[in-house]
Amino acid sequence: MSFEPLDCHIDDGLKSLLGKWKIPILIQLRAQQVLRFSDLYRALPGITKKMLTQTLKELEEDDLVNRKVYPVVPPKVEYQLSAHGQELIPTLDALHAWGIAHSAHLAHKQHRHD
Amino acid sequence: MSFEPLDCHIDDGLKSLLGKWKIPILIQLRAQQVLRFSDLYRALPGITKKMLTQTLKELEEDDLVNRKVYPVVPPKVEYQLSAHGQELIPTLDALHAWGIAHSAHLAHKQHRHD
DNA sequence: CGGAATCCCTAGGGATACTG
DNA sequence: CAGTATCCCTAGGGATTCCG
Repeated sequence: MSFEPLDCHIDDGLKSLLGKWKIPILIQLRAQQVLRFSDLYRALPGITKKMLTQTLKELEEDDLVNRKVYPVVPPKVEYQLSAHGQELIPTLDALHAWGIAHSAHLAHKQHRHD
Repeated sequence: MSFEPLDCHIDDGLKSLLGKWKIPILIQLRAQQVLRFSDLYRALPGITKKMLTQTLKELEEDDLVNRKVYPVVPPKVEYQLSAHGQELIPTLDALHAWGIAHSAHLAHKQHRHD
């Protein structure tokens, strides 16, 4: 692994993770394998359908997520990590574990300053 | 490691990484150990001094980065990952490696569609 | 159920100039 | 060198309504 000071490829790739809901959605899909639109909608308190639709579309365009439509009525659409998206799993796990630990760390700091 | 559908702690901690420049700055600090303000300024093409100042301040408040001021003239200020910030290193490495691979993946896809 | 279409708003961030 | 201080703007999102 190389670390040059001006390694701008980082930012290029990382753009696919930018946005308020990208990582939370990916973490849900990593945890649950396959989720329907409404599953994700419920799993992400605060998201709107518009943002969910839009973010899923972007993730699909970046080849991180696969979308599967069942031609039934009422509609049924499933989302899951694509093959390429699964390469993100170690990263998502690291993010997930650190997020929890860091959240606790901040809470502890906060507590000390009450 | 637990994965509950509504694990909102993720988002809490992850907030500290939100923003256009947080992760790029952290990756620079992970790679170089210690950097001065102007080092970071040069290492991050496109950032403004305002954003650099502001983002470093937020990272410091989240206890991810330490700031060391030398009382000399001209001013000298050094930044490095804090002890707690170093817990992010595995995550940053994962992000860094994936960012490069993903960037290549997208470029390849793009190429095929020319 | 899984969206699409509108309208709307503000805060995140850019550009520039100045300072101890 | 390492920031402040201002002004400014738009695009990323929020809320709501409608649709097959």
